[in-house]
Amino acid sequence: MKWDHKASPRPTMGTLLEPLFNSSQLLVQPSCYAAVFQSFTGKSLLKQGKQLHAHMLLRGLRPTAFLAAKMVAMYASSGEISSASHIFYSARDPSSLLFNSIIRAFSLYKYSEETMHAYLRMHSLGFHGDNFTYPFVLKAIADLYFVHFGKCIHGLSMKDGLDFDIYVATSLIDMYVKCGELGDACRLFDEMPVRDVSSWNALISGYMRDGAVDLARELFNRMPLKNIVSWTSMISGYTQNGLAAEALQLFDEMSKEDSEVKPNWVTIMSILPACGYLSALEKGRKIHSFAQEKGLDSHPSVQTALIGMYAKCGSLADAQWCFNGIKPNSRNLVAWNTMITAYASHGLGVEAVRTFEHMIQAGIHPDGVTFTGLLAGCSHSGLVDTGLRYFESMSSVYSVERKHEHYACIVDLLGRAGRLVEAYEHICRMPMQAGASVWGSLLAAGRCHRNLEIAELAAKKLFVLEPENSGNYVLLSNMHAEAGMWEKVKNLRALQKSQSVKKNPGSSWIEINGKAHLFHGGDTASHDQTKEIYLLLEELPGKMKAAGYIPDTTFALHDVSEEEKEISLTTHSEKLAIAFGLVNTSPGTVLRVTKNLRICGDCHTAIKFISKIYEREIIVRDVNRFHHFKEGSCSCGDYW
DNA sequence: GTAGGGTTAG
Repeated sequence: MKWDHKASPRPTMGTLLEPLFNSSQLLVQPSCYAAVFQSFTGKSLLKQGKQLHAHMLLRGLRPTAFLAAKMVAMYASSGEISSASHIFYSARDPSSLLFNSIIRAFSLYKYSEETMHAYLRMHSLGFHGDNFTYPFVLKAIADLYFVHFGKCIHGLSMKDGLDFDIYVATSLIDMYVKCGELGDACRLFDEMPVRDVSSWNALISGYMRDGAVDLARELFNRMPLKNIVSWTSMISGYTQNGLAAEALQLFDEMSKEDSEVKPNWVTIMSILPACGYLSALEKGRKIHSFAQEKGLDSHPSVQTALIGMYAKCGSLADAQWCFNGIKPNSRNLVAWNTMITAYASHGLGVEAVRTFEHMIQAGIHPDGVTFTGLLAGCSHSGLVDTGLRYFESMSSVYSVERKHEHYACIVDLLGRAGRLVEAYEHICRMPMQAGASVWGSLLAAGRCHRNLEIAELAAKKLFVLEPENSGNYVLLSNMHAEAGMWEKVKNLRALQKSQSVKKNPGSSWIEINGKAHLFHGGDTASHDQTKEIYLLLEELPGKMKAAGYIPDTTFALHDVSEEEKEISLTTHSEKLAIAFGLVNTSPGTVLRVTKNLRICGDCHTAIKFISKIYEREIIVRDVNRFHHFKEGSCSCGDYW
């Protein structure tokens, strides 16, 4: 008989049996319980499952190993792992099936230590693992990063003759990949007599993690059959390796009408960061509406990725809109973290704090990422004492471990506020070795407050920790120049040369009508409209003076940021991109520019004037944060 | 049952 779905939803065995179990008269054959437990899968039937469990206890029945396995699976299917665990540990004589059930339950819910413990007990009682045991155990090993253990398990699976079972072998590849043992993963893949799509996918993911993008692509091209995971792995791999354009190309290819494999919600979630990386707002919007059309936008993770994309593309309003669109009880930790970080990067510390408090009220427990966002927000808005209080509360209230990145935030927070000595004292009191980000914060603070002593101290550490970072040399060199210490400038140049530090060329881009236009500092001939751009830039100083600009000669002479010295200030890449935007958009259009380095001081001043003179809102994203220029001022309060 | 995933300081 066919069930008429329109008339009413098809009852499951569980819903049919519910009334029977509510009547205590009913006596069931003990052998029936297992089948009934098996039918009570999923959260919606948990209540019935519990009733049946109680019913059984009332009758004084002790579950057999077989029945216990079914009960474990029942509780696991609704995430009640503690109940499942309780049944497992109180079973008298366990069976392979019971071990497999609990191992699956623990592993799927990431109780990785418990998974290992259950497996070890299974092993010590003399049970052999089968092709249902190993994949879950290996997942736990990968999660715990127990390579050594993983190799033992590989050996054991070999003894059981399962190491080339398609599921076990693929899980082994995945385990090796996740533990950073790509060599072992490759060897196993080569030796496998039969592979399936998943085996290829596991190895592609391994190459991508290792940064071997081309080898991953080769596998992708060579594999006999590609499925949605293959495509999505390539896309996320490209994105994570900074190859956003390649990711977008693959995404477009699979989004075509005639494509055999179509994007699903994971694909959408994986491609959005590529738009964020490129600040490709138009492209991001297109993918958003594509997802809406295909009904792929309702998943909380997609909505979270949308928040991040819009925030990175400079549209905080859209980010907020997406956040508000997530059902309150679906707003998980990552969604909150993304929103808090979005506010922080746009310099809205008060909003970041407010969002954090809402999160706490909503009963979500913060983690380390929450606090990096929150503290960065406080720092960007000068909320020094608030930030310090939250830093304190991390251990005293929320028991979240204070890690290196949090110390970097605190040094930044104090440093920006001019409390340089306190910042340095914090570094001295750190429970771990201070790394580049901490000293980098201190160097920036020293520069901001023209404290040469502190800056030199920080730079000295940085020259050891990251000798290849040209920004540090430039920053200190500029300070020496400002102070007229030409001898030191010369020495620093020599040091930089001896370390063979490559200059990091500055570049900026702007998206107009969905097309990105890239500019390098000093570009003179790469665009059709070079003439118009330069014309606009040449008349700028005059207009700026008329608008009240008083040139600061020391600043203009020496503060050229990381952009090459020989490139004149007027042709810094961010200025070129903005000029291009002014020429090619109608009056009043918001300009969004992205720069690969920190925005330079002179450009910052100039853009403030441009926003006033041309009556434009200009949003610049630099390596660290966003600057919203409007009516002659910037959201960062000239503090960055 | 195995493979793909959104948030992280200067």
